[in-house]
Amino acid sequence: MKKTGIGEFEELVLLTICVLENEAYAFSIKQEIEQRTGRRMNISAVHTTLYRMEDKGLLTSQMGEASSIRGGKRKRLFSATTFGIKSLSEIRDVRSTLWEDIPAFVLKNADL
Amino acid sequence: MKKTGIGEFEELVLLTICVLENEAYAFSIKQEIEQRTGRRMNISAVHTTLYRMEDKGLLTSQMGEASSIRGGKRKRLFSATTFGIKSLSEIRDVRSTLWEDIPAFVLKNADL
DNA sequence: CATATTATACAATAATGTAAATTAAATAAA
DNA sequence: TTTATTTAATTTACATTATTGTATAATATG
Repeated sequence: MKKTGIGEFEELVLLTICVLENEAYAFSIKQEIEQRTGRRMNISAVHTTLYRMEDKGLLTSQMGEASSIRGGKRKRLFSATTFGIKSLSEIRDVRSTLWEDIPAFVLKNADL
Repeated sequence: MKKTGIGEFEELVLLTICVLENEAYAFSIKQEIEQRTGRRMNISAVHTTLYRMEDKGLLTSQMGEASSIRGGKRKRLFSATTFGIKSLSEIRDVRSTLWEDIPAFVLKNADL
């Protein structure tokens, strides 16, 4: 397999980038995911993932304006490419069709 | 991260097992996924994945009845555990909330 | 000069793939 | 009715690749 080549974490990162619109940079992505999932992660893990996904063509980036309140390096802002969004969408469709096709009794006793 | 520890392929396998109910064994799982995704895969890749997921507690298995039309070894039938179903459900919830929170214009021009 | 952030390089672990051996059942043949 | 043959699958052991994690250095900005 490995056609899409998008891992669990990568998928969360990409979706989060979409949610954050013009404010998607490593730190804000990290925080958003931590808040939504309750899991902690290293900022560098986010960075490596972002760069890898850029190589794969799933997202692009550009440097943001220099306008921090305190000093600091400029933010690198990320956004999903069309290819990235399509990849997200495809895997979502496959999964949701599968969910629909699960007989109800299979999910009983799992108190979802 | 890695709390859930469920890969892209693993997730498809587990969902497919749920869909196939009492007829989920390596071969039928492989075929069902191939048919739904269009991607080909090695039967052994399915097997290793199944065993690994059993170790993780995401599914269980038992040998089926000997009732093939032609000869052959008995099928090992797989089913998702409660833990497996909960894991699927959790990650689905996180993703679908993210999807809901994506501003519409971000998805424009991607012709989904 | 303090600080917020990126960037880089490497390490660890996890996921996936492949090939070959093995097993059990059904059927055919002796 | 015993033995051999074919067949549908599993099982095992290992190899490869992909994903995720960590630590440290570098850089730009107020």
